[in-house]
Amino acid sequence: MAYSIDVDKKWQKKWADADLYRFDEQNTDKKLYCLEMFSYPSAASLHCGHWYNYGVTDTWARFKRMQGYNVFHPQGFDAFGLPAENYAIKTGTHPQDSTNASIRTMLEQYQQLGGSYDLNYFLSTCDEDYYKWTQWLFLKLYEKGLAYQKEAPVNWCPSCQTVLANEQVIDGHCERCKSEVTQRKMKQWFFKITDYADELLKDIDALDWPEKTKKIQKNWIGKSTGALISFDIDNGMKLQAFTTRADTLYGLSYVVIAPEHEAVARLTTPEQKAAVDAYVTQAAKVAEIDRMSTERERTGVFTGSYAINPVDGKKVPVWVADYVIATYGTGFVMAVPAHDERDFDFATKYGLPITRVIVDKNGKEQPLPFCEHGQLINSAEFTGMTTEEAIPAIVAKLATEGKGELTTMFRLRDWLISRQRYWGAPIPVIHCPHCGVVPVPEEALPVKLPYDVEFRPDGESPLARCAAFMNVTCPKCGKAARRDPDTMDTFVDSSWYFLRFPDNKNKTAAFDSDKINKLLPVDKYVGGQEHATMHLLYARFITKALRDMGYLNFDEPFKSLVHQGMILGPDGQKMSKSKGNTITPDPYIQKMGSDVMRMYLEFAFSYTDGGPWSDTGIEAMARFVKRIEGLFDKYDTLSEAHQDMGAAEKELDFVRNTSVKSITRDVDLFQFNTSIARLMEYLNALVKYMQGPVNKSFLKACLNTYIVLLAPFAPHLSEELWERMGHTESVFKQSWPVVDEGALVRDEITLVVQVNGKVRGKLNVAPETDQETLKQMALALPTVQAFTDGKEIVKTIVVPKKLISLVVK
RNA sequence: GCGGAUAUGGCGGAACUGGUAGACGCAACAGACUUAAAAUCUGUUGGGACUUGCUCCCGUGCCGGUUCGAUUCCGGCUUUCCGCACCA
Repeated sequence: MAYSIDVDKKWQKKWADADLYRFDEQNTDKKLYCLEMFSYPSAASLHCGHWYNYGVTDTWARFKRMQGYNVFHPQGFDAFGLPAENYAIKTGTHPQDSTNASIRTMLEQYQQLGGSYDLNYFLSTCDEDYYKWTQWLFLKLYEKGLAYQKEAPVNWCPSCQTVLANEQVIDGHCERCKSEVTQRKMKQWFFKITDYADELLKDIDALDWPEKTKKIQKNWIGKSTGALISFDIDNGMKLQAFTTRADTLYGLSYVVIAPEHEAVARLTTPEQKAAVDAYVTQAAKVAEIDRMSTERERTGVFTGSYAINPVDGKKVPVWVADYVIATYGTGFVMAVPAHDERDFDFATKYGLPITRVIVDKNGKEQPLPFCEHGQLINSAEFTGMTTEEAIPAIVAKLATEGKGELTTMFRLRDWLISRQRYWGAPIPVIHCPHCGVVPVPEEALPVKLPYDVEFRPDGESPLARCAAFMNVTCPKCGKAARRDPDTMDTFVDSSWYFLRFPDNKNKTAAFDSDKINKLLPVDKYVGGQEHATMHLLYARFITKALRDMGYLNFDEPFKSLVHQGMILGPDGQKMSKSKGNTITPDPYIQKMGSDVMRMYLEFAFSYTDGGPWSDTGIEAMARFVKRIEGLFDKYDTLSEAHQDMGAAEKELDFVRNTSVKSITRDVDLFQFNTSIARLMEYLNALVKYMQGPVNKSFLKACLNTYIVLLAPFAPHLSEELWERMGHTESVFKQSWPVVDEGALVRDEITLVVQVNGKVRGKLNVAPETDQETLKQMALALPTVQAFTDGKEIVKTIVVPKKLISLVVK
């Protein structure tokens, strides 16, 4: 029957009945773990982004399967999270009910997409079977000292009524709802991702990931090398400062401490107390409004104390200023106005001394502030050294007195995982008034999320108001205690799901190590770039932590990563309901079938770029499908004219084999647009051939190749055509065609003739023609002669099978 | 401000290691079929010039360089997008 959604349905049923995509667990020699970032359950129908991610990646998976790989291609849902909870608050539908309903409809829709998934490996992070093991993961991290609680200033989203991890704050705004994030001091759970900062950074280079993503992650980790320098304070205190420019220490003019720093009060002299207190209070307010702007004027207050410069014993004032970040380095910095822009501004404003200690590489004094590297002046025995020499030298001198050491600092902060929300995995910890923090024993997992809860958020976790959940007996002392009312960040759920997929039914462990070590790492991971510093970083951390606990034998979860681009609205803008430029795939599927949708998305864009939706584009794809079917209609009407392999047959065979060759290469590289272009060319060649007298058995073989090549791109249509050609087994049981190199050798090739690098003519010659003959033939061309006449040929360059280039003078 | 990416016809996009720029498709135009239209099929289609020729000149953001030859390599700018943003 002619291709339509009915053909889709017919084959989807046959595939399901035959269990065609069943993964063979036994055979892991040629395994290939192909994974799309799992999706969030939503009541709305699949959008273009889903199709672009899941449909297109499925083509790659099918291609690999036909190449003989045992492809593991599971599917699941990242089912905990705020949207379901917000929906519940709005409508009164319980998150669990709405989530389960959404999962059911989405699974049906994924069916429409015709994906080659093995649903025996399905998982959903909100199932007890799953979050039991998320809690187990927490306990393991806790045991290892990688989960800890601390009271710290944290990012608070007033609209979501919960804290956020650093990674979830974009330009001072909530990553999800865009509300402005404020600071609060709260006691929260953190995962110690910073313990892995060095390894997370070091291992990036070896990954087959987009360079840009690697760069983003490197910057996020933000390693900088420098020194810790100890300062004695005139009141007997000691404070350490981190600096990357120890070479400028002789230019020290003051030191600065962040207003939030716990040492501020002790540094403040009685005379300065009023001013400092006022400033600290003021700074706390500013921090809540906007401390992000680099344009803000710098402010600060003198504490009354003095610090001793450890290299020369000079006394410098200690200031408190909010341009120092409390959470980076030590929250205490040395200020060298001559060689740092910020310090320069500050010193200028408050009349602090500015002493030049660095000149440029040629010994010239550059205008201040001069922040580049150069050589030292006015620096005692270090004068004359270059910056690079002076840093270790000065630190070494300080080290003899125990006042300096080389060190590295990271921008990366620990991962804050507590959330004051309902719809997530409860943190498996009990707070006992006698024993303190007591982890829930492993055998008592899961800590079930209670169903009947008033989940309207008010700054405290909804679970805190659920007495049945909160009140427990301490596992240690047996006395009354309370559970932790918070749930875990949903990124914890997604930081290990790829480990659960292959062993999703395991009742006794999160996963079986042997099994996982065989199937992982994920060979191809496909998803959006927006996760560069969140999910992708967290998953790498958890993998490394589990490895160190002996559960895994590999270092990285995702060997190769691809980001799909974004499909924009027809106006070239990001699709959004408010702009009214949203395209819903569903009507197109109903009208044209899923293969048309899939191929349109594959053909119209370069996969990693994406681009604007075009109705005429998808219609063109529907036309292409009709042309394919027309070809087979015509084939049925043709009769055998001859059985020779003449010029026409050779030409068609050439196109057939170049198609095989380039499609094989391009699909592997996720270049679906050029792959489909080759399919179109091959179709054009077939149409042309069928206009003449045909060798029908040869033609039949060519058509069979065509269907096999088409199969990953248009799975339903191909099955239909394959059946039509008289085959009884699925086309996906066919192996991917191999290039017949012999068919690529042509009797005659076209060579380009250039004179001084410009094309002046062409030659049709036998491939083995020798260079001297080529040169003579080239010189004989009238168009070439016009440029060579009366000139001397100084050089002849021959690129085999491509061109001959004559250089004349 | 720092870092990264990007720039090719009217449009989406091709071009393997430096070797015929514009594959493939869309749109447009012309023709065939039709009473007509739609659909379909065939052809043309980067710009310019004239002597209309398998002709010449120009052309891959801009300026310069290396090379017989540059979309591709190098130096300097510009554009747009992205990441970071007082990280000492």
